[in-house]
Order: sequence, then C-alpha cells, then structure tokens
Amino acid sequence: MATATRGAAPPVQERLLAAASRLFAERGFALTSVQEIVERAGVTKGAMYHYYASKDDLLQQIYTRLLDVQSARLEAIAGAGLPVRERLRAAAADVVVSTLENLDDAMVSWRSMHMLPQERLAQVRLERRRYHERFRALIEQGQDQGVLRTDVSADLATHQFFGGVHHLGSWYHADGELTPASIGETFADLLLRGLDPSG
Amino acid sequence: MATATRGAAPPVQERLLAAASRLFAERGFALTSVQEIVERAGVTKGAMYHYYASKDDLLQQIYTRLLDVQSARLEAIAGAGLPVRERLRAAAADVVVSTLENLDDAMVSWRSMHMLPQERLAQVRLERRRYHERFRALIEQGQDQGVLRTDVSADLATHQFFGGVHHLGSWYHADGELTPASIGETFADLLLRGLDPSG
DNA sequence: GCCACCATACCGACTGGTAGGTATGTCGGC
DNA sequence: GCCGACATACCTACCAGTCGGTATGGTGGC
Repeated sequence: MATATRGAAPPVQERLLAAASRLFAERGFALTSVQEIVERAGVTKGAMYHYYASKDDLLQQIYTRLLDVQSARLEAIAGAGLPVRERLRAAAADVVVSTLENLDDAMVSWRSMHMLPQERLAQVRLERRRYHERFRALIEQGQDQGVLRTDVSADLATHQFFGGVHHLGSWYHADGELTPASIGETFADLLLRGLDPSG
Repeated sequence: MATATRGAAPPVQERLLAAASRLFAERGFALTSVQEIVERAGVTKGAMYHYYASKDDLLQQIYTRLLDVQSARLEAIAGAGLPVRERLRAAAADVVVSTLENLDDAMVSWRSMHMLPQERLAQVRLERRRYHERFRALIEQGQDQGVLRTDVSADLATHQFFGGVHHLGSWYHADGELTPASIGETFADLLLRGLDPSG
C-alpha cells in the first residue's frame, strides 16, 4: 500500500502510467487490454497489479495526474498580483499549453473518463468541478470589477472555453505549424474579446 | 445491404438506433452490450443483425444521422441572403440548438467515435471535416469582407467554437434554467464578439 | 562475515464470465 | 411457395483479475 517511493521513484509505475496513457489515448480505454499496457511498459501483469489496483485505477491516476498539474498552475496564476483581466488571459493561455504538453493524458481524460465506475467517477468529477469553479471565479471577479461584460454568464463562458480546450486533442498535431503557446494566446484572446464590455 | 425501406420505414431500425444512442450516451459504447440494446428496443439480436452489419455500424449510423441533420441546417443558413455576420451568428446558434435537440447522438459522436475501426472512422472524419470547412468558410468570408478580424485564424476559431459545442453534453441538463436557444445565442455572441474587428 | 528471515518486486499460467457474431428455424404476406 | 423479417440457440475469442511462485536485497543476531 504505502510504498515508500523515497529518493528517486522507481520508473516502473511511471512507465506503466505512460504506456497506459498512450494506449488509452490512441485506442480508447475499453479497446486497450492490460496485456498491451504491460507489454508496452516492458513488464508483466503481475507488476501492474502490484502497483495499481485495477485497470480503472490506472485511468483515474492519469486523470488525477493531469488535473493536479493544471490546478497548481491555475492557482499560481489566479493568485498573482496582476489585474484580473491579465490573470484570466494568462490562465486561459496556460491551460491550453499544459493540455497540449500532456495531450495523451488530456485525451484520455475527456474521452474515457465516463468509463470509470460510479465512485471513482464521482471523485474525479468533484476535482474537475473545483477546477472549473476556480476559473469561473476569475471571470466573475472581472465582472464585479466592471472590466468584463456582465450580460454573459460566467459559467457559460467557462464551459464554452473549456470545451475548446478539451477539443484540442481531436485536431492538434505536434508537427503542425502552430505552437502550443500561439494557440493558447489565440484562445485566450478570443475569450477576452468575447467578454469585453461593449465600448 | 440495400434494404428497401420503401413507403413508411418500419420503426424497428429506428427503435434500435434510438436505444443504441441512448445507451451509448449513458454508459458509453464499450460498456453497452448488443443484448442490452435489443432488449431496450424490444427485439432480439436476430433483428438487429438483420438491419445492421455490426455494433460498429450502429455507432456510425448514429453519427451520420446527426451530421446529416446539422449539415443540411448549416447549408440552409450559410446559403441565405443575409450579411455574412448574421449568417455566421445564426449558424453558430443553430448548431448549438441542434446539438442539444439531439444530445444523445451528439454525446455518442464525440465520446465514442474513436472506437470505430479504421475504415469507418475515416469516412466519419471526412464528413466532419466537410462540415468544419463549411463553417470555417463563413468566417473566412467575413474576414475577406473586412467585417471580421483577420489576425485570428478562421480554422482556430472554428475549432475553438466547435469544442464548446461538443462539450455541451458534459454539463447541459434539460431540466435546468437555460434553454437551448439562449445557450445558442450566448455562444454565438461570444464567437462574434471574439471575432469583432478592433474598433 | 555469514546466515536465517522476511518484505518488496515482479513473473506468467490459468479461469470464469462475457459479449459479438452466426447458423438455422419459423412465420406471415404476396 | 418464396422471400423478407424476425427469433433462438450456439460458438468462440478475448480479457480482467487471480494466485502460486521466484528473485533480490536488507537486517539483525551471533
């Protein structure tokens, strides 16, 4: 249970997670067998079930890993001492970048999350809800300060924006011309402009 | 193959499609058995395999059915004799409405499409690409006419917007306060404002 | 400095159940 | 009496999870 991963964490767990993330992203959770995962990771099923409770567990770990990263980054940006519009812009651009930097995890998260059993799904939904609300609060703050238009629901705008983010995996190719940073800036700009108070 | 559905189409095919769409939307493609589908439709597997080649076939039909509806509506709106900004606004609002009117199909489409085998997936992707391009052309037209800003890629804006649309199924509830029409108007407004030329 | 003891890390054959698909039969209409 | 529209029984492949086992390295007693 409480495996002491002190010092340098042995790579087997991470190799398993990486393999699972890759395969889940490519073929989907249900069409990927545990056998394929362990073969890609260069171990056997015994090793996988030594570190993870189930196939579902792998999926949840992938999701949590991504969300932890993104939550921390959002928290850092949202808490900075900048005007709220700049914080929103930075947060919006950053979530695009971090999504593209962890695209396998991200694709798994939005495509296969619903395959988790009830309890695990509830946990995961709670974490995602918190993230959503943290972002939405930024918009609401801007609305309260009068620097963002108030005739659009902050909740709706947040949903719309994250929809665009979650959709990244279905068209982005790392070998294309667009860089994660440039996509992030464009997305953030579209959001900010959409929320500009009418002049 | 070429089943003659002359006259009034018997309802069995449709009942099967409806049952499949519902169950795929609820539990996902992989976690839904053919047995469950036919039970919900009130028939047996013999009937299903009489009308559909495979479980995959059902999935593809669901996708095609939705996209056909949306393509026709987009074509009608895009071809109307209105200023391009109004056509874009109407098209954007309408795709939200039609998505929410066919939410089961829509959820299946964006959650389970990747489970199709190569060939079917290629077909489906082609159809979706055409739809995407038709919408994008509206934005490009507005840019050419100088009524939409040109410093944002029409392709990126289209991806971002459709992301928001595809994401609808993960938060929308029919019993909430928001109506499909109001959501559509808000989404369209955010898109149009985001693409407004800077004044 | 050696050995008994044990925990951790991993291996891989096996199984029970499930689910997609098929082969064959039946029945009613034209 | 044929053909489309189903029903029923069955086959087979696959797969998550299990379980007994092995290897390795640390530890403490002497």
